[in-house]
Amino acid sequence: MREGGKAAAGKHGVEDLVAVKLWQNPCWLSFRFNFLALQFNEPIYRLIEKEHGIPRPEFVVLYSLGLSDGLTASAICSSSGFPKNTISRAIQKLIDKNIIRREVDQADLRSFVLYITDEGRRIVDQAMQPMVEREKAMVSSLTPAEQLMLSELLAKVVVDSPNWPPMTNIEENEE
Amino acid sequence: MREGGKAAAGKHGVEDLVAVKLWQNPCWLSFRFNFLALQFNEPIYRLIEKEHGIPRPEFVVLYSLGLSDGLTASAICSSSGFPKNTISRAIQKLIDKNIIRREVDQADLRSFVLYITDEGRRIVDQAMQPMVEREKAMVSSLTPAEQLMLSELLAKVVVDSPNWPPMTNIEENEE
DNA sequence: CGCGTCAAGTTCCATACGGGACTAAATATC
DNA sequence: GATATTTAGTCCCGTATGGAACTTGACGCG
Repeated sequence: MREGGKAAAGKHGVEDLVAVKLWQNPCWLSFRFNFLALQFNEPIYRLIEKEHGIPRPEFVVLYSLGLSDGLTASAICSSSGFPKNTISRAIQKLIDKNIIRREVDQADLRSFVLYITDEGRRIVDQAMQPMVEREKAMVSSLTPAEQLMLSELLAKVVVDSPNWPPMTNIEENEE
Repeated sequence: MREGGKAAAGKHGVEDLVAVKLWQNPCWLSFRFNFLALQFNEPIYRLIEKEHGIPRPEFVVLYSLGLSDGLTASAICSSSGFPKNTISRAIQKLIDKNIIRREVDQADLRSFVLYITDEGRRIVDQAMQPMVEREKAMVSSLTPAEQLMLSELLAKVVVDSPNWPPMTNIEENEE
């Protein structure tokens, strides 16, 4: 299992330790996607910050609204994994910059519904391009069929995520 | 492509916004593994910190040495993506705690070679168990064949990583 | 062999981050 | 319908983090 894909190695310049972490690692899976997530995120968020002055947490909010306008802060939290105070701050900043807009939810007076502004829309659309390009580059070594396969397998895993055991308190039965 | 795996949805409790990010997202790939990396890391590192008092950067060092003893700090940096000052600090702490040991590299007096101590070995071995378990749980919705497939596809992508375009300075041609 | 450039690690410092306490509204309980 | 519990979001504050400058040793070059 953890040997998967070793045949594909060969001449490539992948670092020694990376090779070890790929093929002599009990946690074959987590290394793989941690590594890939990093390779994607680091340059992309650096670029977005530089081009648009929007740091990562803010962009996460903006991106989420770009995909689905009219969200609430907590929805963004749970889909992104950022803690709620970080998201809250990000929202404030984005409002100040006129990139998003906020209305109280009449159905639930505690919460706010967030909307992207025209300016915000312009920014996401523009920032999206390098992201898409980088994704394409990252999977360019796979055939279209393989890309589809990968997409499906990962989606299947994500969809199953509500069923993982919680793994809080493995040792917690001390009253 | 980004529709990949949609058929597998169905009843499951995956959140609305997660579903959107899976299937109506130009960046299908990066969301998938960012999400999965998060689902793995967050609880695992929380647990390790709690059980062994070792925060994430320190554990990254320890884990790396567990896989391949006698590494240098910079090797750990580039395979893990953490900046060198963070790794440096982590190394210091681990030395203080007698979890790793350090010797000057006689071939290059600037650098140090790091070794895991018996205590350190004990800790990684123990901390590894929940990690492996969680990985197993995460892919339990896939058949063994699918797991292997996933492993291979991801490895293929990682191996190709030295060939991604650098994507520094897309806009940088201003002298 | 003396000089400039580069690489390995460390130190300094400003700040972004996230845990935890808090407010207010919704919802459940009896 | 009063009280308790949960949920949305904000605030406070200590600390881990990572950029940048720095130190020391390697290395290329005339």
